[in-house]
Amino acid sequence: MVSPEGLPKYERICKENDIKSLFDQGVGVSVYPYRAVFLFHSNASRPVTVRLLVSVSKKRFHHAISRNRVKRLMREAWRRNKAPLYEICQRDNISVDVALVYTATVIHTYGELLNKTQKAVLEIGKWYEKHSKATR
RNA sequence: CGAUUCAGGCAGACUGUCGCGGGUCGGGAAAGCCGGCGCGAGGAAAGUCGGGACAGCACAGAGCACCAUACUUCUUAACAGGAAGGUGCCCGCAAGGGCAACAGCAAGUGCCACAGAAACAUACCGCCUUGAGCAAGUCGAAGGGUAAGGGUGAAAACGCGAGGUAAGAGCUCACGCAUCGGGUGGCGACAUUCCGGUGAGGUAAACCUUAUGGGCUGCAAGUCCAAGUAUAGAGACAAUGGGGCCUCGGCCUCGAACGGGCUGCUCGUCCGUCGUCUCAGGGUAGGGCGCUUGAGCCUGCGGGCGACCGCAGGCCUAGAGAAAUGACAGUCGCCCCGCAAGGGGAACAGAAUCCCGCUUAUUCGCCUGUAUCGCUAA
RNA sequence: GGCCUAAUAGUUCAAGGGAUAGAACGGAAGUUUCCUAAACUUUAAAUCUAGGUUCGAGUCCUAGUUGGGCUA
Repeated sequence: MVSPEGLPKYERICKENDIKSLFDQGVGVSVYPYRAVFLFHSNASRPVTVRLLVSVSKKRFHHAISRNRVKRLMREAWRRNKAPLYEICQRDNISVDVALVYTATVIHTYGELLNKTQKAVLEIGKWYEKHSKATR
């Protein structure tokens, strides 16, 4: 169950334990202006999900309004671009958690972020294809 | 018309598509389901600087310590806030505005570097006087008087003039200044062309004194739920140094040591001490409540110079929780540049328990009214 | 979110309201050596910012800025 263009609550990571396991066991990939950390996991009892966590450091943006602005743009861009990843998960019946950490020090425009997020999604997809073949 | 002053207000609007968080209504057995309706950041939401509400903990009592406040009268739930006023200083041609750590060094103590004789009662130079002495002078050992002058310093005996004197000195007088007491005016701070006394260095953002107030911690407060088990707690049994009693393993009494409580200390006072069993049940992660109806907002009338208060009617206006309030497109409005086509711009900034204040940030922003100054015309 | 706390040379710390802000390590230059090290001599470098109190602030007061800590 994944909404194609929406981003409801169950597609966001909220639990402390989930975040811990994601950052402990997840794989990190750097796609400017992001650092993406993701973890594929399968759970038969629960439906397939593609979940997101966005993070903007207080060190890079001192004001709350700038952090909120960046996070909103990131969520919007993710919402528009997550479809390919969802298709992969649906096909192999596997879930994925993704954390996007914003590493740039300037606020990029929505258009740029749309582009970069697409790249990041494809990167994650590629990684999965490669490793799923290797394990098989 | 231009430049200001003060007071108050605003912080672009609308439409469409996609998306998010609560609420509510309907469908559905139910869901992280579907559909409709309606709501969804600020004047500072910020800093967390005051003050409350609310919550938990603590609380026999006394004293000390500690912290805060500090012109007056009002106002407020309260405040280091606000209003009106007094005093002093500063800015502006003016309308007006700003600042005050505006109680007390005349209660006590401390400090005042360097310089200077002396930094609180002192004689270095100087002035005046007595004049041992012999070289008999414009000499001067030693003593006394003196704060007018010099010099030092941030600061030196109230200032200035006259009288007075050996020389001087509030020593005396006139004028002025400061301060204390009384009178008068004012609720009061205070004012005063009134009367009398006094003349005392500064520093309390030095210790301190006086007056008033103050338990501590903060929604990550706190509380409930299901799962689950460490052992703080409760109950029962049992249990210690001296003395006494007796039915000989219990009771009474006294004292000491250690630890702890009375949210800083002292007095004073209270409690506990080792083991076993049973009951009960901590922390952590998850979820619910706290969580938004409130010292609330709007309108009208009345009271008050005003802050503000009273009455009547109406309204419900974010409530998240790894944390919603977003993206794109278009139209119109505003500001700037430009003859025009057109181009550019729109600040500071994002709720986190809730209020009242303060402070800081904010576009050569905009609107309304008040007053002042300047120019032009009648 | 709430509550505390600090800021002095490049670094770690000193400094009763009183001259030119001190010490150690580090840096630079020199002496010594064939060269380096060690040793010795010399030297540069700082009070977070803005107001105020005071004759005079690193120190006292107010506001701001930037760090650090505690709290589930």
